[in-house]
Amino acid sequence: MINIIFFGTPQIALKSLEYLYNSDKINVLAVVTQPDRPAGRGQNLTMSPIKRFALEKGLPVFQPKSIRKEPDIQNELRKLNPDFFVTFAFGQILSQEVLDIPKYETINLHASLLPKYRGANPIQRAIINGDKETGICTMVTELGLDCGDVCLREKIEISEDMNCEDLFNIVSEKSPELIEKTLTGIINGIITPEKQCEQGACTANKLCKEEALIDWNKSAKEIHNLVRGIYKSPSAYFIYNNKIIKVLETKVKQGCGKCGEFVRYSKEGVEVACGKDSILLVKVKPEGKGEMYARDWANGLKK
RNA sequence: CGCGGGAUGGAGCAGUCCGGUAGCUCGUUGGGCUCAUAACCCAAAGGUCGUUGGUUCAAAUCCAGCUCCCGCAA
Repeated sequence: MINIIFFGTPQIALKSLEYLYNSDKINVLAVVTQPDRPAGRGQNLTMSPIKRFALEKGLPVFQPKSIRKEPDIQNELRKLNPDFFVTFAFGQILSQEVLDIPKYETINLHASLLPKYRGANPIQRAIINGDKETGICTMVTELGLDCGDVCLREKIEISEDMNCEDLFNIVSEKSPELIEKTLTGIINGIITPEKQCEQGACTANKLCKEEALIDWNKSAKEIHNLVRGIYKSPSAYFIYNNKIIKVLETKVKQGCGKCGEFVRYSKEGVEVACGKDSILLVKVKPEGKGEMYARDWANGLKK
């Protein structure tokens, strides 16, 4: 039995915790997650999906504001005598004292083919950049940003029309086994972590709002990649009649015209001219409204 | 009590300020026209205007309560 403590916060990590919890090779001693935060409309204090699961199963839960600065919690974790820490989208930076707690290592799962896309938004960045493939890696956590030695990696193909939600789901599905294999592999001495080659390293920066605003001067392809890369979080958008119109689904078309101009309206949707080619808006979400077909949205605009 | 938008035939909207015949763009069904279309022409079906109560001769519209949906912010 391998004893671990699981560090994670959002939905994407939930399947992994669940899998490890149910595994007969792994024993989850406790869970560490971000503090409850006001979230959503009404600003109600909301617990992370990871905490919800842990409470359901009666696992001990720790919620440090910053694990580095809370020796009390560090001590509590030390007392549990873990073999490994497993981190997956935890959202806090660890310190050497924390990394020294587990008997073996701290293993982190990162959703990219390292050294590419170290940092905050590897999934979205891969799509926004139009990559054909990405992946997941387990690595031995070191102090630097996602620069530890890589244990195992698995490639994931990105198809033309896949959006970040699809990719999130794939990552979420594939991660649990990779983590388990990594832990057992290290224990059995099968895995020798490999240094990351610094060549080709790049970071996946956090998304800022300006990036989500569609620039019609860009090529249709680039816009299409942006739309699917940040689908629903926060969604690419443009402004029409002073309203934010989020764009949820698009297709690249061949039409032409003045950038940003609506060139065609059909059953399929609304076609807008771009810097190169044109883009067909298929599904949109106007401010204050629900998701709808672009065609329906355009219908309501007619007078 | 964080700020704000919304609920009207199957879809998207207008109408609400200033109470008095249910409107627009589509879709659906039937018919016509074209080599053809994001077409065009004719006709039809389809709505207790979110819900409850109040004001009124009369409420989608004014007043009060409730439910549900959504955006921002975090």
